[in-house]
Amino acid sequence: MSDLLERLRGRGWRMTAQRRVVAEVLDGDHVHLTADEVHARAVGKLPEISRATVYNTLGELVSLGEILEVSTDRRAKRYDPNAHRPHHHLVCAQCGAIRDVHPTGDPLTDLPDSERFGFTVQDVEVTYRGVCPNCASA
Amino acid sequence: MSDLLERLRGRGWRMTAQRRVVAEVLDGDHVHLTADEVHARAVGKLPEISRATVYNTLGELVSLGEILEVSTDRRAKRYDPNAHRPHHHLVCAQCGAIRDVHPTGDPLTDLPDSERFGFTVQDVEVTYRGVCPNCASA
DNA sequence: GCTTGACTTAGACATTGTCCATTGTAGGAT
DNA sequence: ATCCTACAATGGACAATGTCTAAGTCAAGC
Ligand SMILES: [Mn+2]
Ligand SMILES: [Mn+2]
Ligand SMILES: [Zn+2]
Ligand SMILES: [Zn+2]
Repeated sequence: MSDLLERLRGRGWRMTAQRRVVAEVLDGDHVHLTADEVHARAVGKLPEISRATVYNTLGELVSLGEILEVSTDRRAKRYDPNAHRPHHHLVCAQCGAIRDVHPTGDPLTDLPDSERFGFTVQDVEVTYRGVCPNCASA
Repeated sequence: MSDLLERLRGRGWRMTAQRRVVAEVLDGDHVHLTADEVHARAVGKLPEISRATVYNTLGELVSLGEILEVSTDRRAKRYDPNAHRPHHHLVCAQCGAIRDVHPTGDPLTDLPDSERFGFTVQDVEVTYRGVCPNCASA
């Protein structure tokens, strides 16, 4: 994803080997890795990269809007490179598998004014839970 | 909520002073307390109650379906005594205030078969985020 | 090639939650 | 009323995830 690296450089990011490998790990659209999973894969390419740097870099990418944080379970946050197209998530309650889903309709329009209590509603996050075909057949 | 205590006793719950105070703390419908907040309030009524017991009791109440776990932020789980009426949550991004909301429509029907990937979808959790009137006026 | 401020690092620390061995007790049996 | 015992409570160790800091390193502009 030289696209991403170019955009980041354009924003004044100092390009280091560490940031490059983190961006490489997140390349591809259908992953939802935890910080430690990102770290493990980054170590494969750059053995001396530290946990703190991975956390820092992920946080920066989130601030820049290049990746999203998703919290589908109560364990670790997951980092989602699919920040371009709005979507929600379908999670297997047994194995934790995550799929991107695109429900029809807008949940925001389903929240009437009388149910907004004066809040300025900005965003909505929908998480579907169920059992994936793999777990169902086991 | 002697209702709750009666129901629990009926299910063979051994009634201890600790369980009673935890149930008392959760009495009332519009609270979403963390385990440590429940513990702090329980200590006010029964100073020697331990953290482990509060965690155990909350876990049991969740298993029994008497309260719900909600994860509106990535910090601590919150415990919701409003397990009777299905609802979702509206959270202030600034102060963390939480309101129960009842959107119209069913998000489950908004997820077409083609977006289910063979999953058996069981449940959906919707979290609205925004700014509460209090924070907006500050 | 220097210089310098931004970046990286290791590890201490914080928060939230779980686990376990020990001690205590609710509630039934006598 | 007392005893028994299975179930519950306790404190503290441990685990998982994440944050912070002080010291060292280096990318990039001059
Ligand atoms: Mn996604
Ligand atoms: Mn609620
Ligand atoms: Zn599964
Ligand atoms: Zn607020």
